[in-house]
Amino acid sequence: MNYFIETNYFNAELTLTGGQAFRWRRLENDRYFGIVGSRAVELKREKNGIRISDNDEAFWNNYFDIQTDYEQIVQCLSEDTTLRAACRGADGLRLLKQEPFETLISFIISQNNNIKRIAGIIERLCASFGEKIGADTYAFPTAEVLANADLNGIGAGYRAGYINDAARKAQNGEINLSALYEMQTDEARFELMKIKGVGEKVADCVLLFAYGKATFPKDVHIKQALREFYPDGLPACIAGYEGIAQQFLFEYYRNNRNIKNGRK
DNA sequence: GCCCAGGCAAACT
DNA sequence: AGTTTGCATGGG
Repeated sequence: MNYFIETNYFNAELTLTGGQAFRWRRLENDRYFGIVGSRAVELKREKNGIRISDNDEAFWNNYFDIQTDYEQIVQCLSEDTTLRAACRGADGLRLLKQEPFETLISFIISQNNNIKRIAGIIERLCASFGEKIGADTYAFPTAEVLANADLNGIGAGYRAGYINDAARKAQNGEINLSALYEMQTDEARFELMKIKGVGEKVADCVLLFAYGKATFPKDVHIKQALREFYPDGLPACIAGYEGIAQQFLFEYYRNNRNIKNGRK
């Protein structure tokens, strides 16, 4: 009834609550509760791995990108001074591979918004339109339901219409989210940007967190971070690891900026 | 009150 | 084709 994933490289707090996914909550004793698609699970970081209350090994190996050797990647990225610091500051950070529709809607909601409020909107969206899978637990809603859902009342603000548009296009075949796996990154991005409310940034987040496609460094859209750290171009050691490098730099920049601004 | 938050679309030069 | 502005909402 549960599954132990062997890995020494996993920081639950950073990976689950750092802004890739929005449905994980920290419980007592380093446990986490999360809803992934229509699975509600509890997770605990243990000595040499992750204990999770669901035994679908293939699913979780994919979700946590287990076949990727992050320690080796960190070693490569550490050739660059800034990236070495960024890797040290975000030790155990992995890239999740999430379900495309849920990721798309989540990052539409994320625009001009903060993680706490994003999570709240998503919970209300799920409670209102998702299938009930447990006491007070709801799956992420389907595109069919969201296509014509009245989204007033979940606090999404001006993003409500964007959610409807994305759901409609995913539902009526204008965009086939499953087909994006096989596409070139640029082509997949072009498809996503047909949706109202999806620009380069949202598209890139979806490409990265659902499809594992990194557009960086070609499409430089981690705005300030790259300008500040690499005004003269990117270090060669990033090649092949654009996605994780991007996420490390994002964390690093966010930390530094928060410290500078006196936030936590 | 003010500013910001993993931006984007529309309206401007 | 680049730059500015309005947008809903809640937390710090």
